[in-house]
Amino acid sequence: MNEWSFTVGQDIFTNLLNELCAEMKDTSKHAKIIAAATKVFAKKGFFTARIADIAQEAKVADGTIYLYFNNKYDILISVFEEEIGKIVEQIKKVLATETDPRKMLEAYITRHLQTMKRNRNLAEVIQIELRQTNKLIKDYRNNKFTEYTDLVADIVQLGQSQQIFRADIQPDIAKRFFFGALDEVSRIWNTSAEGKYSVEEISDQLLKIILSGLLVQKGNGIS
Amino acid sequence: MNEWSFTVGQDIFTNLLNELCAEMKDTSKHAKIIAAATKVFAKKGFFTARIADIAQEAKVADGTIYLYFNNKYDILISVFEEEIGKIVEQIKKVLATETDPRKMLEAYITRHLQTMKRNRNLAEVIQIELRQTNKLIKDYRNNKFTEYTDLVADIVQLGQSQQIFRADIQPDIAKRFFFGALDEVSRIWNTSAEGKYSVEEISDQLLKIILSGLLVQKGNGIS
Amino acid sequence: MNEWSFTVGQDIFTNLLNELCAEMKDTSKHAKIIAAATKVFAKKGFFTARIADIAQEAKVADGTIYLYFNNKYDILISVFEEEIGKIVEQIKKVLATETDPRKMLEAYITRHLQTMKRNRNLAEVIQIELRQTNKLIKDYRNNKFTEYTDLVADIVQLGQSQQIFRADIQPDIAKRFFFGALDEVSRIWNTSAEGKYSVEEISDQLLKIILSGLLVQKGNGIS
Amino acid sequence: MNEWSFTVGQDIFTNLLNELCAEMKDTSKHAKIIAAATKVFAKKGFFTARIADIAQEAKVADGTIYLYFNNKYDILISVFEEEIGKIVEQIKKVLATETDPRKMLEAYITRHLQTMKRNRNLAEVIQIELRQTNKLIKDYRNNKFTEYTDLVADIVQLGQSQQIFRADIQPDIAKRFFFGALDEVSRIWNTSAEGKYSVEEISDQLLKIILSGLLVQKGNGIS
DNA sequence: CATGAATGAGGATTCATTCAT
DNA sequence: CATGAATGAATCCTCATTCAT
Repeated sequence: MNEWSFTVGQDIFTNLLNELCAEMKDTSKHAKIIAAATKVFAKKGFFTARIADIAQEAKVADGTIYLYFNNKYDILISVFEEEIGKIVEQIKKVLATETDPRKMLEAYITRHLQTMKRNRNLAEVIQIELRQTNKLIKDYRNNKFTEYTDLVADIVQLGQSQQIFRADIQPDIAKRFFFGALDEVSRIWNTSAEGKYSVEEISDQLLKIILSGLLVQKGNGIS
Repeated sequence: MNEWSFTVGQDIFTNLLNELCAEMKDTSKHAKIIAAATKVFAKKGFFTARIADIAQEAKVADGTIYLYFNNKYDILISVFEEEIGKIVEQIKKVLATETDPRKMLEAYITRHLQTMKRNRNLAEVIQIELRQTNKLIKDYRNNKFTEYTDLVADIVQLGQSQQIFRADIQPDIAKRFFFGALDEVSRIWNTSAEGKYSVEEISDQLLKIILSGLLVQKGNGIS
Repeated sequence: MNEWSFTVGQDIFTNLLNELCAEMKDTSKHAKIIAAATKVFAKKGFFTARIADIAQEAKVADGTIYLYFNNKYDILISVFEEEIGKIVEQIKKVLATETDPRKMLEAYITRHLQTMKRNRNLAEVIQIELRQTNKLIKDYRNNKFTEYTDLVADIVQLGQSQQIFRADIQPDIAKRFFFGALDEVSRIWNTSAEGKYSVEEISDQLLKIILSGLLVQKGNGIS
Repeated sequence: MNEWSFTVGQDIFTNLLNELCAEMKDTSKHAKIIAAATKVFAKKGFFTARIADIAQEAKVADGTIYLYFNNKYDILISVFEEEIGKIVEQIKKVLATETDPRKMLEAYITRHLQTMKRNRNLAEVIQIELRQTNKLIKDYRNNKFTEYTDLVADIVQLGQSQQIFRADIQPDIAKRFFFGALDEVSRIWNTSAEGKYSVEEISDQLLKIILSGLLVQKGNGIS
């Protein structure tokens, strides 16, 4: 009996341990693959990246990847969802501490640029693959990403309701305008001009244009 | 004699006609393939597009494509160079008639949006493939395209030298900002919001933001 | 009437002229293509040679080749038949003037080596393509070539009947032995050793081995 | 305990067995492909052979071939190098036991003929593809093969230094002569005359010619 | 007869995915 | 769970051949 119960106890313990280990293993494997995929997708693009490349980068066997992801597209989607998910959470937290829409825009810009400067691989993936993906995976609604860009529309609307932002701009268009600009500018760190600009500098310039426009003297505008 | 000379005349005429037709055929083959490729790339993306798709769309045999292009990448590059080349020429002409940098920006925006609304396939290809391509074809410098985006930097610099645009914006960054915004906004016609917006409306909104910014009252800005 | 008959006369004359020209054209085109094919096959081998290569070499349009030959194999066969045919005729003539089988072998060797040294392209084609061909064109019996190698068997048999050549050698095997040796030795002019050897020198050495063998002292042989 | 240790023993045994099997599988995959390729190349020739043919013959998927070889040419080269490598080793061993150059030639001939009669596929590949290949793969120096034919030059030189072979024959030419003859004669088993000749018979005849020549009475020769 | 643009069948090669170990 | 050898579907590209001019 003792032995039996001991044995069982041992088994339970072992099982728990195994599960923990497994989970830890899992988690780290999953994370390692996501990280590797981000890097490889950034470098080679989704289509030219091979599963074998990702496996090698993750120091994992090719087959192992299919224990964590259904297929190649699934990896791409996961990269988006998980990595962008993190950014969305972070920005949401920051925005929660602000009430001034001007400050919120500033926070959004700064945080985005910081993230993209720090994680250039992700920046590349977002910029390059994002649009392509929609074509491939028709049934994939890039929820996290939509959520992310929609934050801008929200800020604009907030600013308009507070009569700080002009009412004659449609939040929908402003959102696209704003994100497109931000996205393209972020790429500056992936070019030869790499070291030339600081986040603050660029953030400052974007804000200037966004808020006050290019004109020297106000009231001179075409519109 | 008259009849004889007439006969010869007819022959000459026929020959000319044939040559013209032949030339048109040739020209149209190349053009047809470019058009087909643009359409197919737009719909399926460069990588998922098959040569057979393009051939079918162009109503041409697979092998025929290789009489006009070296390989699949060459088709893509040709689409860029030729189609963007046309836009660059058009915009350059328009810009030549303007001196006011504000009007020039307006012309640039309007012309770009018009083109993209009219040729949505090209819009997709530019937006989706442009960046991806650079990774693949390292030795391909997208000259026409660089030329196109550099026009904005020129306009900004012009405006600054005329003290119409603020001097504290770097043309380099403005260029990216401006093109990124324009590019992303153009995609609006490829979404479900398709019929909702007119070129004028969007053009107007972009100009407002670019020139005067989002703020209601000038002088309230952060910067 | 005069004019009419004159016209007809002119037509007849023109027709004749045209036919002559056509025939000359024909002949020269055919010959040009054979020559070009020999050159191209020699350089690139049958399979890697393209019809377009031959056409270019012959300064003729691709399609023109199909006015003179049924297909690619047909060109190869024609090269054999026509070029080897010439050699066979030449050697037969020479052999007709000899009665001593030793002299006949000498003549055969010398003539073969001379031809191959002069027309290295043909040499390559014979050596490289000959065997390959049999596999491809099952119904093609390389008649001229068989005729050519059979000449050796005939000479050996003649020598044996005259009791000049040993009777314990089978002409069949001697034929293969002899031609294989000759063929392989001919390739010496297509290697880097090109200028090193004269026809006479090699011819002399082959004869020595064939007739008297490698042994210094007769009677010492294994057999 | 005994049982337990026995079980472990069994496991170890099983593992070893599995590993052996696995290794055999691996080894046999490579070997199977080489064998299949040899057979297919022999039957259809290098160019008309399709990878799918080889794969089918080897009972392997098309793609599997590329796990063991870089491309089609690589298969051909491997066939040469590995199969000829074996022959070279065998002949070298045999030659090491001989000092008499006459016996050495005999050994060389017999061994070559034996091999070619046994492995007719290899014989075909050597004979048919060998020369063709050089044109294709310029940077491939058929080392094993050169080594193989050079053995003859060595033997001839040895015989000359021992004053058994005539000094007025250049080893270089003798080598070509000898190999060409041997090679062509080997083909006799790939023709309709297949069953007619034994290795010994042919070997005997070749030796006779090589050593003593065709002439009945010594001293009657032309040279 | 001559041309060469057009054809389209054919094949080498890649790589996402599976599955026996 | 992890592995990585094996698979075979999928596709770009070549080139012999045709045929309208």
